Amino acid sequence: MTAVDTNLLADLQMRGLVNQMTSPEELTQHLQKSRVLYCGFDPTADSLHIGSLVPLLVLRRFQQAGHKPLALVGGATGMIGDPSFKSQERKLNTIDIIDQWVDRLKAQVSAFIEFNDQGNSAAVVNNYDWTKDVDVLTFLRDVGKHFSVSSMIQKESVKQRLERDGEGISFTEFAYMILQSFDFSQLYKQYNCSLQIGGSDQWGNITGGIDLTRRQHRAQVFGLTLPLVTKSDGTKFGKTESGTIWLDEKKTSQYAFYQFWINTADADVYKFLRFFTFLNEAKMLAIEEQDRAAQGKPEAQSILATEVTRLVHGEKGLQAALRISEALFSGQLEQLTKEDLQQLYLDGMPASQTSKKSITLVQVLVDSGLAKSNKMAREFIVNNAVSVNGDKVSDLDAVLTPFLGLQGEYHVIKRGKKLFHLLHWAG
RNA sequence: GGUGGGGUUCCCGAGUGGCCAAAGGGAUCAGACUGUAAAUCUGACGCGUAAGCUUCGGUGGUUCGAAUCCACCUCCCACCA
Repeated sequence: MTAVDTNLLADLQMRGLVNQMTSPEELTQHLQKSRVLYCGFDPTADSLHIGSLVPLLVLRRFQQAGHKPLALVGGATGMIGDPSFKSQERKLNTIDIIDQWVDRLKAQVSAFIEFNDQGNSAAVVNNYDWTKDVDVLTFLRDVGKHFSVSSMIQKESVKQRLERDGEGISFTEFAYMILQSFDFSQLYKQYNCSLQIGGSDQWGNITGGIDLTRRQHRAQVFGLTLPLVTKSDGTKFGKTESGTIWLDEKKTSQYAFYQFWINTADADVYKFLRFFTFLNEAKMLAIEEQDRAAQGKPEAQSILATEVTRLVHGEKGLQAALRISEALFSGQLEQLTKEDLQQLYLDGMPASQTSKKSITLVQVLVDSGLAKSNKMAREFIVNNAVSVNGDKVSDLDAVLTPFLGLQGEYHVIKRGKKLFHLLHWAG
C-alpha cells in the first residue's frame, strides 16, 4: 500500500487552494488512507488552457500524497455544455469535433499525473463510455428520479441565469448537472472513487453527485472545490492581448507561456507561487522576504515562470523559453551569433521568412502580426514604438534589406516593450 | 401557435431620417515614468498616406439621403396557449 501523506489537506489550505469542502472533519479522516479521487475536464476546445492548471496540479498533489487520481474527460458532458455561472446558452459542437478534442485532452491531462504499477497509478476515463448506452427512459427513471427540480433551480450556478433578463436556459444545459452527478455515482461504483475536486463553479454539480451517490449506493462521498484564480486588478486570469494562454505549445509557445508568468503582477505573484508550484512553504516565504528586502526587482516572477514552464513544458521547453527571453530582453542583440539566431527560430520565437530582397518596415509589421493594419503600423512607428535590431526607427518609409540584418540574414523587430518578431531572409 | 420586447463597431451600452464611422464606460494598444511591475498622465482604438471607402442580424424596398422608416427572413428573450 502506498504511504499516505496525511498533511495534504493542511498543505492545500496553506496554499489557499481550498475553497469549499463537504464535511471537513470526516474528509480529513477519510484522507488518512489512500483514496480514489477525480476531476473532470470538458472538451470545450482543442486544448486545455491555464485555467485548468490548478485542478490538474491538485490532482498531482493528491497523487504525490498517495492517492489515486482519475482524470475524467467529458466526452459526454462536453456534448451538452455546462451552464454553471455561464451567462449565455452555448452553441453545441459537432460530435466529430468533440471526439478530436477528447483525444487531445486525454494526452494533455496524462502529462500531469503518473501512470505506474503502484496502487495509486492514475487513470484517464471518459464519461462517454458509461453514458452513451443509457437510454432516455432508464436515465429518467433511475437517475432523474433522484433529482428535485426545485432544488436544482436553487443552485447558485444556474440561479442568476434563470433570473437574468434577456437570457434563458435550455433543458439540455439544465440537465448537465444530472449527467455530471451520474459520473460521480458511476466512478464510485467502478473505482470506489470517493472524492471529486473541481473549480469553485463546480460546487453545485459536485454536491449533486454526492447526493446521487448516496441515494443510489448509500455511500458517503466527498467534494472539494478550488478557488477561482483571480488577479488583483480585477481582469480575467489567463488572457493576454494575444488571447488565451493554452497548455498546448502549438497554440501558445513555450516562450509565450514563460512570458505570461514573468508578467505576473507583484500583487499576485506570491499567491500564484502557492497555486502553481510545488515549492514548500518555507521556500516561498523566503522568496517573499528576500524580495521585500531587495526593494528592487523581485525574483518571484522569474521563479514562478521557471517552475510552471518546467511543469508544463518540461526542462527542454523551459530552456528554449529562457534562451529567447534572455536574448531579447538583455538588449545585446548584436552579440547573437548565427547559431543563436537559428536556435531562437527553432525554439519557437515568433518568426517569419521572406525571399524578397527588400521590404518596407510598415509591411513587415503588418505581415508579422505586430500591427493589425498599415495604419496601426504607421502609428506605432510615429509613436516611437518600433525598433529594429535594437535601434528605434521613426522613419515611416524605412526599408529593410538583408545586408542591414544581423549576420546578414535576420532582423529582430520589436514593437512596444514586449513583442518581438524574427524576420529571416531566406533568399 | 399567439402577443410583446430585442439583435449597434472586442464587451456593455447610447443613438428613432441628414450635424453618425456612430455618445459614454470597460477592455486593449502605444508613449512618458519604471522592474518586461503597479499607479498616474498623454495619445490611439473600422479600412485607407489621402480623396474616400465599407459598417449598426440578413435580404429587398421607400427616400436626394437610413443604424434609424417599410416588407420579408433569421436568431434571442418574456408572457400567454
